Amino acid sequence: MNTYTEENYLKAIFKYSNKTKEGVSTNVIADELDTKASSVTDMIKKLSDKKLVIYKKYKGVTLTNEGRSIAVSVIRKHRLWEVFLVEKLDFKWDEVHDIAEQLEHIHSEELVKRLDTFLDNPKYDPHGDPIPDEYGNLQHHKDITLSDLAIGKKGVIVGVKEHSTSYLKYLESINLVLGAEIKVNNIVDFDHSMSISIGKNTVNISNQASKNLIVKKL
Amino acid sequence: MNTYTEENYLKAIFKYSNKTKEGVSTNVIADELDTKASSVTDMIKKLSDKKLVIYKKYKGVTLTNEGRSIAVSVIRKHRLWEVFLVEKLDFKWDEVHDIAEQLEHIHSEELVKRLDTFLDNPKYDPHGDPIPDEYGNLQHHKDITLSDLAIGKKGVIVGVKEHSTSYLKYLESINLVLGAEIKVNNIVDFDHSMSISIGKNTVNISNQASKNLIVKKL
DNA sequence: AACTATTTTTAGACTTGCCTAAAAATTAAA
DNA sequence: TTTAATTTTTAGGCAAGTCTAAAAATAGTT
Repeated sequence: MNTYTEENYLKAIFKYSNKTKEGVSTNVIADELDTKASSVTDMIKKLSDKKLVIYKKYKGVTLTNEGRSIAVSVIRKHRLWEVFLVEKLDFKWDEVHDIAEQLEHIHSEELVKRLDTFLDNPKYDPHGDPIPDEYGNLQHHKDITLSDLAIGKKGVIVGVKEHSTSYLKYLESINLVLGAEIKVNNIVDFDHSMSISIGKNTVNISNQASKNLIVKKL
Repeated sequence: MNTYTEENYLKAIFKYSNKTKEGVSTNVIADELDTKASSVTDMIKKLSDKKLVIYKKYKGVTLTNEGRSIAVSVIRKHRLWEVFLVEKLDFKWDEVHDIAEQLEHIHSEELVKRLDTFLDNPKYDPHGDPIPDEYGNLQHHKDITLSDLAIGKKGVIVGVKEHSTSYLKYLESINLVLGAEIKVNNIVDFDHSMSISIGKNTVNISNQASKNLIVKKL
């Protein structure tokens, strides 16, 4: 059984593990977890002793299969609980993160299995992030963002890459929610801001905003 | 914000706080929490500093209003989550304790409020224990147990005083579940074991079993 | 290739919650 | 009411997870 803290470290390492074999640096982890690099070094040694990560001094850290498996299971729980909070308890998509951050550490395989069933085996969480299946398989979105669409092209919003409350509230206020169909009317050369149509409405959004919206081309 | 551990101490103190003003002894708390009296003394000092308990050396400990309020809110969460697990996720009444023990420490007032609504404001948990309302009001069962019923009397099972898996499984196996109507056929003078009717069936149960069943007289 | 800047690790220390062993206070008994 | 038994507290220590400051390693620059 791993502690709350260990699970958060594994999740952070997973988040910054890219396909290339490069280890995740202690500074990156420290930044993600709001702690200090020296604390990260300590914890990594402990995780290494437990064979959850592979660690070579000054070379960063990578997850073992077991470490990855734990990280993914925590992510699975986080996302399932988010679905529960939004679908069953009527929370808004910008309100669920902190609560799910706690719920993801509840230990009970049976609970997760039953929750998944209760929620009808959802494939995506309220932000469009894919929910790993019970075997730890996790498929990623193709990474096309609204900012990649050319003038005249249409798409559907399928996810967000940034989860801050202010961003999510903003998106909701202009009806840029999951499933919304949009069309790119114009792109300003200077700052890459866009004019887009959402249903009958037209809005202008910055590049920063469009870069963080994952779309499927239509 | 209080830690997981602090909340468990408050819950334990609440459990053994009786109406009389006597403080709860450190040994009783140590026993309840599976720890040592010396550890309890340490924690009690900390809770006392935080004004959650009143502590006089060698005289035991009592909850302040605030300490009681936190204890009751943890109990409220525990019991609401038990209802969720049984009613929504189809867990058996003997399977929910350990999971609720974790869920009770999730911090979010809004979550509790919405969970309560989602569950239709239940008044009792799956073991018949009353659920405190959101203001911390908690009414106890009148403490009549099956062992108090005389020969020929009828009653309804409304709760259990012992939550062990083996006891709960046993009760279920003989259909002694919440809401079951029973009648006392006979009581053996020697060991106070009882013959009782449940629907069309007749079973014999020990005094130890009947002492832990809370009934309402019919 | 040598110096500088940056990153990472080590060393030592703090807090929380726990322990054991011993001392002190309380309670019970003769 | 003095002694004996029990309960409770104190003292000192340990592991987890964190910190700061300093040392070591790596990376970048000229």
